[in-house]
This record gives sequence, C-alpha cells and structure tokens, in this order.
Amino acid sequence: MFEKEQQLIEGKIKAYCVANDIALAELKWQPIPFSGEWGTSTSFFQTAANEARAGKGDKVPVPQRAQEIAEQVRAEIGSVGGVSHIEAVKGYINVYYKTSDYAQRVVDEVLASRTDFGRGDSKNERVMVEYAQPNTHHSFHIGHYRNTILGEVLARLTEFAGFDTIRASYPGDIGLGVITVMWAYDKFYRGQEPEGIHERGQWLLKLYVEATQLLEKKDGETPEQAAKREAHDAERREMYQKWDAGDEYVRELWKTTREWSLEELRDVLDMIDVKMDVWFYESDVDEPSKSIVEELIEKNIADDERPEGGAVIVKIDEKLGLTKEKYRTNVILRRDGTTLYLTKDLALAKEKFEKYQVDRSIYVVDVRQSLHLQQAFAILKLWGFPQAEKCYHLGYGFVSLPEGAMSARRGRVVLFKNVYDEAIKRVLAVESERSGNIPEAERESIAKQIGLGALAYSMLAVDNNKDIVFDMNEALSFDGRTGPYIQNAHVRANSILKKSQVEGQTPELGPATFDFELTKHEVELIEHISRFPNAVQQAANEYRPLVMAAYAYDLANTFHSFYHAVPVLQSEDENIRNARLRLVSASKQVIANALRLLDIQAPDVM
RNA sequence: GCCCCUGUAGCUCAAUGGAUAGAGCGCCAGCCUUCUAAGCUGUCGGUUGUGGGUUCGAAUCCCGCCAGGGGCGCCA
Repeated sequence: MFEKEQQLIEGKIKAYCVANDIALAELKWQPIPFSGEWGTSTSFFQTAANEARAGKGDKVPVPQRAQEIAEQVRAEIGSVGGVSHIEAVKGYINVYYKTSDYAQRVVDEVLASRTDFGRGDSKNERVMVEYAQPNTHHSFHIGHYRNTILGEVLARLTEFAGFDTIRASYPGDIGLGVITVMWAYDKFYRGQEPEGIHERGQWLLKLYVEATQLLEKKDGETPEQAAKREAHDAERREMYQKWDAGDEYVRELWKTTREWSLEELRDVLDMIDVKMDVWFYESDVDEPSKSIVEELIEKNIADDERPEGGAVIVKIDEKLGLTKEKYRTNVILRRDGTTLYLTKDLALAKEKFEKYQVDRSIYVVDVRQSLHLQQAFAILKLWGFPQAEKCYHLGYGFVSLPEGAMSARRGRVVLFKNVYDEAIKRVLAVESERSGNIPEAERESIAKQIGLGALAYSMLAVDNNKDIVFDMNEALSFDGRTGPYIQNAHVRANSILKKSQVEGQTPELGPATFDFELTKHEVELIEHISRFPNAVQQAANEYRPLVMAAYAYDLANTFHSFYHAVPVLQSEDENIRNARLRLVSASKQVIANALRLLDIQAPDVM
C-alpha cells in the first residue's frame, strides 16, 4: 500500500550508509507491533552484528550500535510525502504513515475491488488439489469432512492467490472393503433399498459392520462356527475374483451399490458447497496401472521377483543411490498380479501430469500415509517426471472421538450428516430465543449457514498436522473464537449499512475523507483490512488454511471492538459519518471475502 | 531397530529468527430505553517437556534426553 514511500526511504538509508562507510545488511520490513497509529519498520541489528564481527565499532554492544545507526539514519531521511513521522527506537526505525492518507487508500481500494479485493495476480501455474477420497460403500464421516474442508479451502486459497486451480476427488470404489459390503447385500438383503440418499448410504455402512462381524475370527469359536465363517469368506473372495474377471452380475451389483454411495457423496459435497472439477475413480486406474508396472520393469526401476514366486517391487533407496534407508522398498504388484494402492497412485499421477498438465500436485491425505506418498513421489522421480519435485503431501492429523479412534468395523463413527442435522437443530434453538425478527421461513437457511460455519471453523482453526478429538459441543460452539463469531461481525456491519439506508438505496456511498482524528479502533480495523492480500498469499504459498482462519477471526475481533466503541450513524459530522460508513462497508466486504475462502457463508442477518 | 508428528496458561490452541509469547474456553468483576449481548471492557493465569549448542537476538534453527501418537514389501 505504501511501497513507493518505503522504497524511497530504503533508498535514502542505503545512500546514507554508503556515504558513511556502513556495511548495511539486507533490510527486512515488517509492521510495527503495537500502534495507536500504524507504519512499517526495519532494524539494524544485523548490520551492527556484522560490524562487531568485522572488529569495527569499538566493542559497543550490538543493540546500542543498532540504535545509533537508526538515529543517524532517521536524522538523514527528512520528510517524505505520506509519512507523518519517523522514529528510532531500540535499534528499529519506525516509519509512521500519514493517518488520513493510509486510511483513504485502504478503504478506497476495497470499495473499488469489492469481491476481488485481495485477489493475487495470475501466477501462470496450474495446481491440482486432490481431496475428498472416501471409500464408496461406506458413509461420509467427520474424518472425511476434515479432509474435504481442508482441501476445498486450500483450493479456494490457491485459486484466489492467482493459481490456475483444479479440484479433484478420488473415491476408492473397489477393494476388499467394497466387496465385503456387496457380499453381505447380495446374501442377506438382495432387492432391498432404503428410501433417501443418506439413509441408503448409511445403510451400506451398517451392512459393512454386520459383514465384518460374520467374517471376523472370534476367540473360542466352535468348529461349526469356524466352518461357517470360512465359507462366508470363500464366498467373498469368489465375488472379488468375479468382479476382477468382469462377471456381469457382480459388476451390475457393484455399479448399483457404488452409485448409492456416490449419490450420497455428491449430496454431501453439495451441502458444503464443494464443486469438483475432476472425478478419478480407483477402478479406472486399475488397468492402466498394470501396464505401468511393465514399463517400470523395462526401465530397470522395478524388480520382478515373480519368477521366484515373489511380487514386483521397487528398491527405492537403492535406485536413488541412497545409502541410508529413507524410502525403503515397496511392492507395486502382488504375486497374483493384482495392483495396489501405490500402483494406482502412479497411474493417477501420470494422468495428472500428462492429461491435465499440472505443475503442482497437492495431495490432501491423512498423515499416516506419509511414507506411502513419499515413496510414490520418489518413484515418479525415478520414472523421469520433473513434476515429482512439486508433488506435495498436505498431511493432516486424524480425527478421533473422546472414546477412542473411529472404527468403521465396530460401527463407532460420527457421521457428517448427523453432526450437520444436530448443528441445525442447535442453531434453530438459539434463533428462536434471540432472533425474533427473522421470518420463520428464513431461519432454516440461516441455521444451515451458521451451523456449518461453526463446524468448518472448528476444523480449520487447528493446524493441519495436529490430531483432533472430535467433541460435538466444542465443534458446535457459537461463542468466542468460532465461525458464528465471524459471521456475526458480518451481520453487524450489514445491520449498520442497512440502517444507514445507503446500501441498496443508492449505489454509491457518500464521499468522505479521513482527515479527522481517528480512534485507535478505526486505525486497527483499517490495518487489519490492509493485511488481507498478504494473508491470502501466505496461506496459499504455505498451503495453510489456518493462516486464513486466524486472519478472519482477528479481523472480526477488531470489527466487534470498533462496533462497540465507535458510533457510526450517530456521528454528527457528515464527513465522519460517511467515512465510517465507508469503513464499515469495506469491513463487511473483507470479512465476506475471508469467509468465502474458508467455505463459510456470510449471512446478512442471524 | 529406523523414520515422521506432537509437547506453549487449569483446558483447547496461536505465534515458522525480532520489540512486553497471544487468543478462546473456564473463573471472577463490570456493560443492553443507545448501529443485533452469538457481543464489548477488565482481572487472574507462563522456567514455551528437559539439558546443551548456534546467534546481537531462539517457542522457532542444530544435537542429546524424556513423554505421547503415528508409520515401516504384497491393506488403503
């Protein structure tokens, strides 16, 4: 925002140092921590330290010498347009901007750009974010939700930051787990089908639990029980073989039940406003991945141990020439010729690189699969894909329950849909208590926005590499550092604007200047707003939704304080009233932009 | 055995080499005839697991140790 002024000052500092034989170290500018006003600062510690190391400076302590330089430089700079004053403190030089200029620039820019405020310039680079990879024939649980919201927000961030972004889902639609459900369905429930997308999807999970009970070896089982269990297992294996061979009946059964799961998944994604660009299915890459195995053997990357009754493996460390074990060795084809997760991931990566021309490939996957993905990336490198360098595993800690890990086998899972329903129920209860002014018809829709806002934020406000113990009361809390807190700031801003009869009535907010004495609340609000574009870039570059989550809260917090302390509509001076209205409008816009990046709705009333 | 992650206020978490380590929850005390109290203001609360090292400066980087979690050739 003040790049020109900063550059001018930097130039003067450099000139002064050259003239006075001071070996200036690189200048790093950063905002001044606390201020009733705002500005930017840089320090001279590094320069002083360099001098001390070179034996200059007569053994003056570094902080003292840094302060000396800061004072000398300060005297030299003189006055700069747009800058109110410059001070030398504790080895830092603080440049304070002229309040009115700064405020005006920030607010005007937001109001000119609106929904595009904070959008980065195009980076001419294509990013694919792969997330939402639940298995079919299960049901979408709260762990899948964490994955999906993280991936979606990351995609929104990279897109807004200037990357060409592709969203990709990769459901696991085949495997022993899938066959297990099909077997149970075919044997015990053939022809049945519950009403309702979610009921039907969740029913498949129940079948899985039931089937697992029947197929699991139990302590002290009688020979008859054991025989029965083994017979069941044989049926299941037979079904898998039939699927593999393309048996018409089994394939049809698979397609039908698979579609039930995918319908449920699509509906969940729709509920949380996620629109996928590309759908990859595990079953689609099964065949292509087999030819990849042959290619890797030919290229002497993979070793074929099948002649000795083994599998096809890749000795990754050895092929990379590493002496210490890092990636180890892994199997890419079973001895029976069937593929593995790793095999399919290689085929998928090839398609991403060749068909979709992605420059960066981000995998939002549980941190427990870290070694596995590192192995995949290493093999891609051996294979000759330069993009392997830009494959990135965004790992996240797993979501467990207060009573322990979630376990689909034991039926101990918290389903997303149940949390969603509970969230709406709780918000509606609060609404009936506090929001008497909202028409009955609108309440349901707002309850969805608030409930999902609480849930999304509870996931996003924790660093992705930390595990989460899912607690319904915490996840659906509406007080304090939560989604609804941020949404409420948006609502309050809207409330002022609505009452001012500015928005909606006239297209333009009244003109205003900020050359009156601003309160510290206004100053802080403006500063936070001005930081938004940087927060977008940082969050996207570091692949960290948390950065944006933290930013959104801080902005809302600043707005709430402003709202409480500074009258807007009651301002007697017309210029001040207009200036504050412009500030409120800008605040509302930036809060909305931040919430949008977090996949959280910004309601006008709540 | 090897590798990865985590350890910060009573609890849940921020702070990725800079100024006095910050929020929320909880506790306590204030604030609604005044733009929505899902809010605001204030109080209390810290040897950043531990011992060294690097640096002008370390929660942050390096090494050791302790504690918890996860992973390691035919599951995904």
